[in-house]
Amino acid sequence: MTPSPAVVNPPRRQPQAKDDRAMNLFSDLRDLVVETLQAMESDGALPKGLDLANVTVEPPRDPAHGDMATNAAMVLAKPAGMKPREIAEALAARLDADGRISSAEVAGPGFINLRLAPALWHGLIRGALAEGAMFGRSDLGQGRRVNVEFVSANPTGPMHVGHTRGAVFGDALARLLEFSGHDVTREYYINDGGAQVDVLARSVYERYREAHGRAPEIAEGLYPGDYLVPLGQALKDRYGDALLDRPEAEWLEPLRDFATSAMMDRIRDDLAALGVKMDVYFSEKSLYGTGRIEAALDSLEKKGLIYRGVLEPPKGKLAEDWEAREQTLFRSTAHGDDVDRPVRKADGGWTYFAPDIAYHHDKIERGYDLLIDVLGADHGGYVKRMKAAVSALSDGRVPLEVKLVQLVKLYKNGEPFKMSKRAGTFVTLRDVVEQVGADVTRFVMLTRKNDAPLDFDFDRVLEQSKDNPVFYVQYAHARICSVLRKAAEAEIACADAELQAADLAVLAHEAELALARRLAQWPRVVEVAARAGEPHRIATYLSELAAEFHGLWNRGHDEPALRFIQEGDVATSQAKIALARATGVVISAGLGILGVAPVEEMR
RNA sequence: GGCCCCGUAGCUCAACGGAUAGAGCACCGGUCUUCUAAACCGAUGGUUGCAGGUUCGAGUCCUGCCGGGGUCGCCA
Repeated sequence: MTPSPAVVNPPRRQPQAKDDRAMNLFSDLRDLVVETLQAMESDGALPKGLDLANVTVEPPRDPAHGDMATNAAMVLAKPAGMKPREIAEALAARLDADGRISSAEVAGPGFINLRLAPALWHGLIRGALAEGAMFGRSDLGQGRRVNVEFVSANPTGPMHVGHTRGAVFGDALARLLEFSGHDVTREYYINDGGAQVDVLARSVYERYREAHGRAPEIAEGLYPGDYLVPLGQALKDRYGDALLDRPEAEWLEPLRDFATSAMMDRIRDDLAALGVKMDVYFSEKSLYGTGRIEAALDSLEKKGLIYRGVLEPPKGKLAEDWEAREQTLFRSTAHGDDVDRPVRKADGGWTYFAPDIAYHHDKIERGYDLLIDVLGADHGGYVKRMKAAVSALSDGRVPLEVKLVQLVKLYKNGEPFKMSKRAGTFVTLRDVVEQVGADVTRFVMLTRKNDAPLDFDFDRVLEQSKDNPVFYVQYAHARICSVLRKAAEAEIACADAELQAADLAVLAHEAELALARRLAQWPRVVEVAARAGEPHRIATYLSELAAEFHGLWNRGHDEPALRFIQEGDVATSQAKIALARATGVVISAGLGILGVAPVEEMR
């Protein structure tokens, strides 16, 4: 997904003065490289006025290539009219002279591989302990206001597993953006204005009749689910037999309101069980009869984007019942859509698109800098027209980013698990949370990219083995907590303040530095994930971090010097515990972005 | 047919335009009188669907094709 410009490019200049709170070795080193390049410009080693925007400092994939690598020489070779190695040699020599760099070597086509002085790693660990839960936070978003609309399930039934993934993804995305300095509103659009809520009301009416001992007539097209039975009973309690055998006109509206409200209560409860709390529930119905739809369309009309016309029939598709009709159309093609879209049906009523235009109009007027819609993948065909509408309504000022969330494929014991409303094997959000818990549900649903399908095996996600990423990460955290408990028993002072004061120079072993290197990536991982709008990167990173930690832990078997607690050596123990504790801080922060609570022990 | 998403090891999947494409599973071989072995270490495994293009550099960006899924006025 193309990163949204509003997220990527701050409207103001890049701040030169860094936030001291943001302990980010990669941006620190990039600053060093950029300053060095600027110095080279001013003393003639490089031509002046080079664009340094594409200069990056990144972790190399191969640890043999050092701690960090910069592409500066290759990026600048062409504009500077010099050979990459020529620039690289000169830059490497200057970087090598800096106290923070222990070595700078030119490699490959012109990479400069940097090794950092151990003191930087030690500073990083101290910084992580000092910042605690703040470690990795940034002001990337510079307080820009972002509206994340997600779930928005129709209030006609309970939420199922597909909604669950959207809910978890949207909430984690919101947390990720908050962690990165955005001001986020979580919002749910209640589709309570369309024909489907009339169907809901009629379905509930049958359950009401059933509650009076009549046989319910669940006609084709009505919602057959048992979940409506209690609503029928509740209606009987409220209305007695006053609505029995009455014409629909008398009961449709009150039943619609009653049923919608009851369903929304249920949905709110389900979301709460998952740990999702919305800031705003926006009612579609509130757009009707208030002139808001008309106002939004007027706004488009003033821009010359509304007209009466006849659409071409869809090409290549069987369209037996298609007949040409004049409709009121939105000229969405003027804003990148493939065809213009109807906003009024042939019978004069609004299409579903019209209130959606009004809804997004409302969001724009509320002053957001960025709108994000999280939708099911089956709504993919809807993206272009909505982007066109937002672009037209805001005159291109407010970007709309749409995140499509793919299907969840359920498995039980490795066998595909088919859902069927009829067979009663319909899996609801509530079912999932009750069987595996909110934390496991959330983590597993965030291990895959949003636009890739996800396998969810009820048995595997509860397995206590390294095959299960939730367990694996949690186990690392539990081990760290265990170290701290053992240290306390051994009367080693290990409050964060005491650990920060420890002399970390003893942390010099490759396995320890490898873990520190991984910790140093944390702020960078958060930034990359936030820019891409991809919370799964956090989950992937946590698995890698946990693997690094488990690896170090187990090396303690063969090399007692690598154990975190060193018998009879408080100072060394404190240094090693500081490393473990810093790892715990990051795991905890990462799980926090995913909305998962870290565990302190496994039982 | 148009549009959107996906295609990477036998399987499930990672990879911010960077170097020799990485993990886990499966298969093979090691490590518990030990701070939690619910873990770790090692070996095997690749024409990143195909063909072009852009770039110093492409799994990643562009074009075309092949395969899978979704979607296509008067449902939401």
